[in-house]
Amino acid sequence: MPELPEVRHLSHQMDGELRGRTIAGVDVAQPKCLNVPLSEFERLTVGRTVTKVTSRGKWVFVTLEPGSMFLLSLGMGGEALLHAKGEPVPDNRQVAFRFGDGSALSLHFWWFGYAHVVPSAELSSHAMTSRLGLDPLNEVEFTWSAFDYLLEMRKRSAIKAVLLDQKNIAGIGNVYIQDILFAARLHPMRKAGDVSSAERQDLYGAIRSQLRHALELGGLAYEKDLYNQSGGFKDFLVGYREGKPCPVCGTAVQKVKTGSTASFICPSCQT
Amino acid sequence: MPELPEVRHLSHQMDGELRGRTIAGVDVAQPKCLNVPLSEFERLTVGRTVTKVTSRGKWVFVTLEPGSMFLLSLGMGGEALLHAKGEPVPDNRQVAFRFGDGSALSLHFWWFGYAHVVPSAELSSHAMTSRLGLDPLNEVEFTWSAFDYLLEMRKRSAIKAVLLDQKNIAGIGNVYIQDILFAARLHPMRKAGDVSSAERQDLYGAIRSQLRHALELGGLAYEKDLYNQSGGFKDFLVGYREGKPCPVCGTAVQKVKTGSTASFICPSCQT
DNA sequence: GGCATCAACACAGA
DNA sequence: CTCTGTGTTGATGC
Repeated sequence: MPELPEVRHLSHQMDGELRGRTIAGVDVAQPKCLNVPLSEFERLTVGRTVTKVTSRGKWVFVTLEPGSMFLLSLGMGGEALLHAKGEPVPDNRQVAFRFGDGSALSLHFWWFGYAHVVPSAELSSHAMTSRLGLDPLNEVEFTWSAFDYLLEMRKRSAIKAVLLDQKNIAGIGNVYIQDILFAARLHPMRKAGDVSSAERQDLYGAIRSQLRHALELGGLAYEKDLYNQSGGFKDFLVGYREGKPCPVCGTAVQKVKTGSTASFICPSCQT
Repeated sequence: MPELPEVRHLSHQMDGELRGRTIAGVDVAQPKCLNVPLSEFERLTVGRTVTKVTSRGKWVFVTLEPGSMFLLSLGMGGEALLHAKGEPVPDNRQVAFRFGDGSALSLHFWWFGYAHVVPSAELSSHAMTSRLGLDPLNEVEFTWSAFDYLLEMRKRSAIKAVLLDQKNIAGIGNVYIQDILFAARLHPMRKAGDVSSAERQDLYGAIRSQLRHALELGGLAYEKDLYNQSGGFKDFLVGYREGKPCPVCGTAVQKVKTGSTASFICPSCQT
């Protein structure tokens, strides 16, 4: 459930379901996921009521009144599931919230995730969320000129590294970036400063349309939402299609190491 | 006058000449060389007497009693000249000290140098000298085991980078390192961790013998000492001998870019 | 040929 | 498919 479309889809569902529910108790099987000792975590959550759920980048922000904010990152894969009253909470959930009405929200991290809580007044000093960059689906902040400026600021970096850095744009991960770069015909290692203005505009459009499209489909087909339903996005153009033909020119898609991440590219279209 | 042999030769001469001389005034043509405002520089130097001159790495340490330390780095080339009473101080000297007996010490920096002064009590907080590494000609601190440990600590770095880092060993620059690496038959880019124990021992011996030999000759032939005399070291094996035959095998010496510095190597001997 | 500072990158750990 | 330190390297300016 990692990138912006899945996270935002989840936060929308959580906002619709959880508003008004009060946390009656928490169960924590993996305290390493927390940012504070368990006793402090309980003190800041139990007895408080969800009033709003939003998201930025790969983080879910759950407002708990009075005075707390619960911050959730599902890391490289993981789920947040809603359980109706009477339904059992599955085993091996790192964290679970029990609500006063008998329902529950359980969290499962495949490899690593974060379940943090901070007093509302200290939200701005939560390092992992306070420096998140632009929201690519917010047209007011993610403007063309802001994007163009960003690429100038980081002109010596590989374009892929710029787009994946959450301090620049929040929410793009190593999945959606594959087709975004393909759509803009850009090799992941191109220096940001070498990307022409026309290419930047293609890239700007590709980021927005790719993420918006995936969000409309409810995210990736291999991720589950709040109701354990799969998303509808599965038709990658080059992402994770090693050896398959490029949809534009037919050349076999290559999987290449680019810095510390893997990239799937059409070697003839992306330069 | 950059590396350990020249700097130590100079500091020995300064120690012999300047002990007992009192600073009557300073002339500063280039305040950027100073670490403090000129008025503060004068306050900490004028009226004080030289009691000792030593060196570590590429820095000269002049003890000024009472209570100050003058720190001199000649950077990428530069001179410190002693002028007897009545002799004129040359033009374009960035800094000059006038002594009470009429003599003077003038400093010239070819590109950049530092003329710093600190109260003795604050010497340990002078960043540029406080973290200098081992003195390669001091047998008590630059032991074989200390050297071997150093290479293990930085095993992922290129051997040249390790030796040039003044925090590890203080005093080797891009001139003397050329023949040191040649003598140990090491390519500059070899990872420190890949250097065998036998090679490390060769390298350890090469560092000490190269620097000691150059010191005995009074430093490089193209540098000048306190009396404007040239040093006697000029017979490089491979350093700055691009295209000339390797003294061991006859292969033409190559000049290659190694990271951000230039290296002169025998491509057949150094691997 | 020096040194400090900053940005980018690689790697390990959680 | 995550993110954060740490350490290393490279570019820049004085």
